[in-house]
Amino acid sequence: MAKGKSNKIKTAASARLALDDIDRVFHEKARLGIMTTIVGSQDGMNFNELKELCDLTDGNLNRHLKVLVDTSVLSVRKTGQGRNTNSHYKLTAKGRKAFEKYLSALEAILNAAKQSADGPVSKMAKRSAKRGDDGLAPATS
Amino acid sequence: MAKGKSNKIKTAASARLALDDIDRVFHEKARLGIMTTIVGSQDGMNFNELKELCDLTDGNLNRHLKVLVDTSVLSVRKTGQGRNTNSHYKLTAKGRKAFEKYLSALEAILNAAKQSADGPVSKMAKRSAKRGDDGLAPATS
DNA sequence: CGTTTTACTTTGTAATGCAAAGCTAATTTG
DNA sequence: CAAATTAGCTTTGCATTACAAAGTAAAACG
Repeated sequence: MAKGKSNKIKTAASARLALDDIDRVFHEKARLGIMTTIVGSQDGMNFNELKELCDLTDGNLNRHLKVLVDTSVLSVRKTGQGRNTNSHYKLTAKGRKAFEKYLSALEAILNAAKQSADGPVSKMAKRSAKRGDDGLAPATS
Repeated sequence: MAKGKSNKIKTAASARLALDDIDRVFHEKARLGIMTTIVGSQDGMNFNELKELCDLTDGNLNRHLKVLVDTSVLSVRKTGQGRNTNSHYKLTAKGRKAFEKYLSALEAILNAAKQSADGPVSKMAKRSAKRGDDGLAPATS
């Protein structure tokens, strides 16, 4: 009891859904946009690229990037000074891993929700045979 | 031009991602859990069922349900008094529709993120020809 | 030399999440 | 039958967060 990082007690909710793995660091509109943008560039991106691609104001982007850097999801390298400052952000290995875990959790919830949403009795003609995509199948159309 | 509900200006972010359709009402851990739970029951659920299934405290659940009721996502019918109070929550048609839209947006983002996450060069086999983005390269030490 | 531009940072405010404490009325207990 | 307890929510207060307006710094321009 002295060193575990968190006692994973299975609750009703976490048993049914993957909510425990929904990391708040990622589960925020702006940061989800930042992550989805930056996850595809292995060389990272600088402040202005992100600002335009994510359509965020300077202050807002700065704050979200700070959260991501403070949680070691992104690393930053600043060069130049004043007007020539260039802040270059890059996904860390840890960050990539954590984000992938988040995406998996999201996918699991999405599948659960979609299945419930049109699965039960909502229309008629219940699908007689369900596909075996209950837990972690990659959906993808 | 005088009555549109919102001028949908396509931004860089909304063009690439479906972030505009990520409704904050749903994009919250607890409420996502509530919605995923209740969307499958066409007869609705009462306070205590939700409380147990979603593993939320009374106050917390109450607040989130209020948000969902105030935005007409859920309807509520209260019966009994005092200790016999029973609050029964049910998804509205509007709520179901909105939630499905949210799920679609989520799915789109998820697919975009997954594709970027393991699509590019994540492991090895770097693409030998870099794109011409040098003009902004991070100066390298 | 001073105004503008670029590239961020800091600050102030409003919104949100959370759980502890509170409220109300039906039961149970002495 | 009065007091204590229980059940089912609501309200309150605090801490965190999101957001954008304003601020800072240095280079470029006129």
